[in-house]
Amino acid sequence: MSELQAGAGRKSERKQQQRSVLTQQKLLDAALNAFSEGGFKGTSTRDIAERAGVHHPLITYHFKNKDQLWRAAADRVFREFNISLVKAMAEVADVDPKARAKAFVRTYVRYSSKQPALHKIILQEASQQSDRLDWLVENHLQPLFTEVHKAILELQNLGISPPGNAAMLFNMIRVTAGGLIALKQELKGTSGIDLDDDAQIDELAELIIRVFFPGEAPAEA
Amino acid sequence: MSELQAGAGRKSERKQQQRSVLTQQKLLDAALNAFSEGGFKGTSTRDIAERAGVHHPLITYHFKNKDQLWRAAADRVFREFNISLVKAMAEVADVDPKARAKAFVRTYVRYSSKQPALHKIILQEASQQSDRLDWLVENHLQPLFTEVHKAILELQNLGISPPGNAAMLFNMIRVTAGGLIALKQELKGTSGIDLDDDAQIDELAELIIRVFFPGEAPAEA
DNA sequence: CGTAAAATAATCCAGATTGGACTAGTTTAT
DNA sequence: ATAAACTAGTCCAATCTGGATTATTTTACG
Repeated sequence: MSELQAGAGRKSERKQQQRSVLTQQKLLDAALNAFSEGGFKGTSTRDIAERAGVHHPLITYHFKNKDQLWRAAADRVFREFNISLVKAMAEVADVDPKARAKAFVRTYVRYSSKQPALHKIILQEASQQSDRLDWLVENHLQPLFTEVHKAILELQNLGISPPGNAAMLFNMIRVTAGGLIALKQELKGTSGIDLDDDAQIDELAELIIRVFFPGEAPAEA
Repeated sequence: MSELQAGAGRKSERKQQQRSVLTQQKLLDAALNAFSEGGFKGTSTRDIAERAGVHHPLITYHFKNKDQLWRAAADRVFREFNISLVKAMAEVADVDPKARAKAFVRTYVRYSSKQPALHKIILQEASQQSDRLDWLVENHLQPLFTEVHKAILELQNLGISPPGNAAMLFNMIRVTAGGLIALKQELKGTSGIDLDDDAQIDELAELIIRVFFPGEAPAEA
């Protein structure tokens, strides 16, 4: 888990250079975008290197191979999201469940807007069975699900969310955010919706809240 | 629009042979699955031919090239869905708006379950700008949107659907069906949901209805 | 400073895959 | 039966694949 970047594997006697970090960042950014657009198979390491403005053998140097690069890129975006989420939820630690749910949705929608790859990477891998999907599920998706699933059940008990399969409900919320943003390009053409506009992103978040958390928060006990 | 298949273009003096039709069907099926899994770029014509159990130069013969094959495959699935939809809606022509909305959702969910490519093909193309996406929007997505958008507005006026951006609401409904099914593989791992099970598909449809059409249909005027 | 390690650049590779062209046969509708 | 429709089987040139190798530059650190 800590060996994702090739450099970290060596018993390095000397510190990693600044420009090296930069190159890795550029490669990770480029890889994330490329993979989320074209999928793993549909993306070549040369595509990625070119996007990053870097010579392609540097991928071998820094990440060993294409697969490790994918893992490093995916790992980074999920970790970053997790940090955002934890921070946002800490800020609403003491408020009622509905307000916490709202905060979750707003955080998720805003992060997905800034980084659509968060959802697109999953979509690409879920289109067929793959080791990478298993890795995603085990390391990032399953933990998040377990956490949020509890919260949904509580919201249903309080009459805030509609009754029914809580797992389905959670995933419905998830795709109304990430899935809609993944369709951004299409929506401009069909529906006149522009999810590159922050105002419309916020509108989406509020709509999700209204639809999935229609009930009122009960008075304090 | 009628020239999608190469054979149709010629001033054919003799009828198309039975086996030819069969070959084309097999290629279209294979192409649809392959493209929706791997995207246009990530899928080779040889992949497709192999899935279809057919020699790959037959693609050139029947569909001219990879691009035309994609169009023919996409066109077929959207037309087929449209036929299903028109038929289903005709059967509920005389009932109240909420019952019609329910019928729409059930039809959409069930079709998407049988043919996940309906949504996946869009997802693949929407991941970046492309001529194929433009073609999809113009020929299939835009017309459907225009139709259903009106219905959503009516449902909102009747207090059946939550207020807010109707275009967004429609697309939210769309992705909760198609988008969740596209994540089928993941959901098995994270959430214990099996959308290959018809019972759970129906459960999904009912949940969508409950969430997006919570209001009661008003009494007949 | 000097210098050794870290990082990058520039080629190179052999193999696979790409979409598509071409020809020679086989089916089949008329 | 015969000509058109269709399929099988080869072939191709171009591109792309992930990765190896070597030479050069940059930088951390004594």
